[in-house]
Amino acid sequence: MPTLDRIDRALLGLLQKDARISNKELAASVGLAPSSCLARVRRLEAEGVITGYRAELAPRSLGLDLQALIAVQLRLHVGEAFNSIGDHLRSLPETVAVYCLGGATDFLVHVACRDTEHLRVLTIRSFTSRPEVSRIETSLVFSFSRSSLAVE
Amino acid sequence: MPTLDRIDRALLGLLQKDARISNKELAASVGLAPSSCLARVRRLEAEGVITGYRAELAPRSLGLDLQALIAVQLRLHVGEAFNSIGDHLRSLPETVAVYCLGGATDFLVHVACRDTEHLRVLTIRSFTSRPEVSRIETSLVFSFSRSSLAVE
DNA sequence: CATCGACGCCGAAGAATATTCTCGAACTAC
DNA sequence: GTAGTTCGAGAATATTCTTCGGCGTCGATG
Repeated sequence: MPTLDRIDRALLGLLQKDARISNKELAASVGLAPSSCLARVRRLEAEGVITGYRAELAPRSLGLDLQALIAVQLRLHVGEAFNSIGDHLRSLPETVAVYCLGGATDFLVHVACRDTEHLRVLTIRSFTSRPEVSRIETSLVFSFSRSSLAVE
Repeated sequence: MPTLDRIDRALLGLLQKDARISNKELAASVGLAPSSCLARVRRLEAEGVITGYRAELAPRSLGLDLQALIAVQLRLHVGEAFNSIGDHLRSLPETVAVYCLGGATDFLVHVACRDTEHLRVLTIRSFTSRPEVSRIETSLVFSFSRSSLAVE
């Protein structure tokens, strides 16, 4: 388990805000030479602290004007069905995120659709028609915002 | 409203997978010269299709071993309270994401905590003690995974 | 207290990349 | 046709990345 010092945390904070920042600027921001900074970032990647770098897109720009959260309740909670339905949900092109939960709801799936018709077809074809699924409940997402993880 | 051609979509797909890919490699992958590729990416940024580049971190590495979804139901649905509580929730250091929803639940907040005690204190101090909040329901997150947006 | 080794940082240099600029081809509209 | 527009290629320059050797610090050890 890696121990993170003050500089590591500063790097993580900066890279969360802008993953495309140049190594030179990153180094200057934390007060290191570029070479030392690069070694730190490489180490954080190798240790699995940084799991990837992702561009964030505006769903609207892709014609996905409607977002929803679909709460899924399963019929059987045997392990195999649990995994297979999880994989299925994650593999849907409309899926933005999948939560596997404890409690009454087994999965919560964040999806992005073009319109209500698209959402309707999606819920039927990819959710309720699956034999493992007992019941779903769909909620409209009015707004969605992601935050950086606190690194302090 | 920008119209995205096949090359734009390829670029978006690649940048979603790895935001730190070099412009040269990006250009080669879509069959453009680096200069043309860079112009495309700049345009996608300027048009707001790409909203940012983020490093993804493993919460575990930061000592955040416990994730939860907190469903929030408000007492009053007057506009001002709605915005202020939303800003409050988004500003919490434990917050990973905030959904503003239609339906019985007004907000759904994804939080990352160190342990159950941290979560307990968080729910009391930052949720139930707020006057706008009528009721909350906390669900444990067993696993969480994010997907790329479909760009086709 | 001297020595050793490990660790982390710095700085320099060559390699690779980003960025800018200009040019030309393809297309459109008149 | 011709002017205007868009978009990509290529070259030249500026910037950055990446590696490598060396240095200082720190702790352990004899």
